[in-house]
Amino acid sequence: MKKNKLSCKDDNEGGFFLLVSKLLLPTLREVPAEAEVVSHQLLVRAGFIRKSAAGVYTLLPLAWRVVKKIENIIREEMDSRDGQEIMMPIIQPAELWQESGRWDVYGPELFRFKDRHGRDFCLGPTHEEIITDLVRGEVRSYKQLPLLLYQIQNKYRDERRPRFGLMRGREFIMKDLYSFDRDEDGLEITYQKMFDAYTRIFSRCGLRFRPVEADSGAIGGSDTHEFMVLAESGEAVVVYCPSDSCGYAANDEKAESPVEIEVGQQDQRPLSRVETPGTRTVEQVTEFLGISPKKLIKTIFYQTEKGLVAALVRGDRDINEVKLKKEVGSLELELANPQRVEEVTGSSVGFVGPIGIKDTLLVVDQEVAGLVNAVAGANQVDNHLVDINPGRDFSLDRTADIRLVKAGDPCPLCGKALLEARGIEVGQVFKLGTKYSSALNAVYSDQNGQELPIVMGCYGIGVTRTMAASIEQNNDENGIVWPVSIAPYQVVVIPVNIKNIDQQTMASRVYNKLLATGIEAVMDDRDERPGVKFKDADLVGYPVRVTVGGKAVSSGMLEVSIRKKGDIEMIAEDEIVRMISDFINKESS
RNA sequence: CGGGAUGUAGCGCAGUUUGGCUAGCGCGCCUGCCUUGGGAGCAGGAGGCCGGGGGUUCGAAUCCCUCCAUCCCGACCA
Repeated sequence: MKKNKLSCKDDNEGGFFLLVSKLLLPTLREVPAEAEVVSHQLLVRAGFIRKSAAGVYTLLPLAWRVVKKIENIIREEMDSRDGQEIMMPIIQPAELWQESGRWDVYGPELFRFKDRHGRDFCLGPTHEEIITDLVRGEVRSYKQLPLLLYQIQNKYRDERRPRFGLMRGREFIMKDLYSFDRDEDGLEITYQKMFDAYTRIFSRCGLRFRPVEADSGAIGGSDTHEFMVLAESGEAVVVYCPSDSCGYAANDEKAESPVEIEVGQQDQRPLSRVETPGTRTVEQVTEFLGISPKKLIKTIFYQTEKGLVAALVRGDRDINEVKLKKEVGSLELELANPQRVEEVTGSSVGFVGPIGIKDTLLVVDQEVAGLVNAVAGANQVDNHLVDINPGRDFSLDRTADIRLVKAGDPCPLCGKALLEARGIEVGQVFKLGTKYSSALNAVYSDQNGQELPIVMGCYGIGVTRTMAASIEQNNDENGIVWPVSIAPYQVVVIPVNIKNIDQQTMASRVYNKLLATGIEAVMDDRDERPGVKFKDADLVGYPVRVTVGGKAVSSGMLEVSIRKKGDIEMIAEDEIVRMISDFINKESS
């Protein structure tokens, strides 16, 4: 065995593997074909992750270090707000899920399996059932509340479509904290505490993000905010008010906007039918009739487990399916197929309207309800009805806000035109209320000896997703640009020519000084040409690079470059540790 | 789950249309020489159930059937 000639810490003393020659850091020159988004490409190319199955990855040493750094930031913020860390099982018995009612409603996303005795289990996608079961057994008195428990754990969701590497995996690491309070006031305090903690956590991780109002979805509950990392590759759309003093921001699934009211009262004219040959789209109809899309009623049919639903929005609007689903109270909601539409309307898509359809629940958007002398399909091919008046010509029994808010719509708080952006959801805070405590009978006795359901909240952070989101925001054409706070290592030391004894000695000396100061550094001791090591350093994204070449040996001045800035500074050897620690302290404060 | 695409060496790809000898190229890997400030050069070498199964054929990476996997676009979620 050739012994490495460098005199720095290696596995022989202290168990450290800080030499790049010994690190499992398989960088690739070419972009992997299956990676689409930049975080996925760079994670694979820079040697951070490898795929095991769709949506399932091994985290290699550097990725694992980043994850641990993010986790530790989370731990500090949770612990300082009275969170207590526990570890709950991944394997969960079906009985608990049946008790909460979610075994039947969670659907195919739940990884289900049987043990050898044929008993049903699942891999935990979330832990409300387990934690509520724990707490109902252990908490009896108001004196034990509030109680905040959290864990950082693998979670499993058999996603319809795993995507974008770590962004949407089927196995992923998540922090989830569950809060247990005596009442709504207590929950409000805890919710605010967690909201603040999340703001701290994502700031400390060096992310540009925005908390937005959101829909609570399958988990249930009332108030909820999502923390969105702003990035083009984000799967969510958020709308927000340009005014800082207003601050309104919401997921587009949740966003609201004031009803637009037509100015100038008109008299209701009698309903009549006109021929509109070949006009199936909003554009075609409005052009043919010479009207604004705002006068058109768009009728969209949805199939739900509760039957067929016809949703009505104005021609210039889109339907917000989340709002519609909520209004109908259905679990399943998808566009009805054309044949089904023909059965109910006697017509075909493009000429359907709300008048004269049977066996269908009519849900009318507020804006449609306010229209006068509007236009819609006549349920007869090549025909439309004009001068339709909602309420007179069809029922307004189910009128609701079911439209999708978009950029340019007025802010519901201050009226300014809203803006739109894409975001990656890295965290969400929920007020659950008593949904799970009631279902699972988690109760406590108050001062008067009265039994009350515990009031719950839950607060999640996608840890592995946060790592990916950080790369989405922090990269350039050469690779990753880690924020110091979560970088796998803070510094890489590169001797230009490893066979030059003077460079080697100087590099080792500097490297050991950095380690002695507690700075996390690696030494690229590989016998590679300098270009290879520079390229890899940029790709991996170390915040600081120290280069030791011939000039350094002769002048005593080392080259320090900051990845984020890209420029090079010459620093005297005596100054280098102080300079780098100053930089690290400044960046991570 | 619907729509589209792709599976050939560790990675990136060609070859498939029109079946034909021993399946190619670049990168990476191993050995040696040489080189050392932005992914060098020369020489030699290893590495393939051409996604699986079935069929057609004298003969299949190539044609047909079928299954599987992966990726992308739409409905769910941290």
